[in-house]
Amino acid sequence: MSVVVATDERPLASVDVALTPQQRFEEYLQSRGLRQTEQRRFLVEQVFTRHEHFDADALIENLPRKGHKDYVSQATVYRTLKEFVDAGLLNCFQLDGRSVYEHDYGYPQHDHLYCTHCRKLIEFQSETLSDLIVKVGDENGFRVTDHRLIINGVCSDCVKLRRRKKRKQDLV
Amino acid sequence: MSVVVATDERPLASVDVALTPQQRFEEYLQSRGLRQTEQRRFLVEQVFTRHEHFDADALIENLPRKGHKDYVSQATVYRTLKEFVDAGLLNCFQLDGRSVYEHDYGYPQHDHLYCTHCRKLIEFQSETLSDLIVKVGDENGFRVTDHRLIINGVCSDCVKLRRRKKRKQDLV
DNA sequence: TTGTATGCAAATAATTTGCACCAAA
DNA sequence: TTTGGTGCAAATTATTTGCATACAA
Repeated sequence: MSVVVATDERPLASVDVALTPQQRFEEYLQSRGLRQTEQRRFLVEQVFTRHEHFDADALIENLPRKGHKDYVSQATVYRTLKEFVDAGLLNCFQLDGRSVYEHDYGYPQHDHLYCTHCRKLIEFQSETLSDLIVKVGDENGFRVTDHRLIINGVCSDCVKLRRRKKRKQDLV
Repeated sequence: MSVVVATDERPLASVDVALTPQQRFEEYLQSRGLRQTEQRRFLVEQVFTRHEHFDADALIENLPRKGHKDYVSQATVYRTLKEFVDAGLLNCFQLDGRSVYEHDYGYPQHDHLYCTHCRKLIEFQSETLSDLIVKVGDENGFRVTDHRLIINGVCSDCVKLRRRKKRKQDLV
């Protein structure tokens, strides 16, 4: 079994795609008779120049403020994020109650390990696992479209820190 | 590979436990120096006489209204649900943005299939899958505590309905 | 008696919506 | 010109919190 891991700083290898996210989104908009606007173009650009996991709030924080060039209202950000998900550009899942987004277009299928200690989110790929998940669905008459798996635990860094702390405690 | 399935109406076989949920909760409260109250006793009873998945809202709907016997305020319901989770009586996960609860104490580990069409939540057990999940965590230096897996798709009933609809469409 | 638990109402947080105005096509 | 898009502010939804009072131990 081969497992590939990645963090926000060191993402998985991307998947080859014919179109840029910008072009892909234009195509999506056209196919639905929606319009290309300054805001939409700008947001695609913003969202695809970084690679971190983010939520609406964090995105808004990093955008120009009211009164400045390229300002986009909060309402539009929320509306647009939904369209990115519809368009297959972004993936959305819930973590600690908030909606977290990540690149989907041009990015390989993967799942997450979540360190409940340092809140780090680590991506991994395991074909064995994805295959098994589809198989379980099949066996129950499900036409599986996708799945959401988060493995909770304590990452190796935090395990080490905890051990050190524990040792100190034991000495007292 | 063996997979056991269940719905809210037909739950998985329960696991043998020495104490009733009520007793188990009393033990938890004592161990933490917390108090046994009418409200807590009543809520344990309410939550463990039914077997469905539920959210805070649905629970409150089924509880006595203000002014009636055994009324419990919304705030107390929320506070108590958290304690049930802490005490290991209930499990909590996010579905469509809401917190969904299910029995944990006396109930076997399992995962969920979610029909995005009729919103039915189906439980299944697969040891192969759980083992693989822990293994993936291990291989990444994670001390796995638990995981959250929801397989999305369309259940067999809904697949049939869709086929029928599609056939009708095709005739037009 | 002492501090925890509860009810109430107000506060939050995240997200959504109504509406008047703006702008792609 | 027509219809979808945007900004603004108010509304919603789910949940949490402050505080005075009630009650378990």
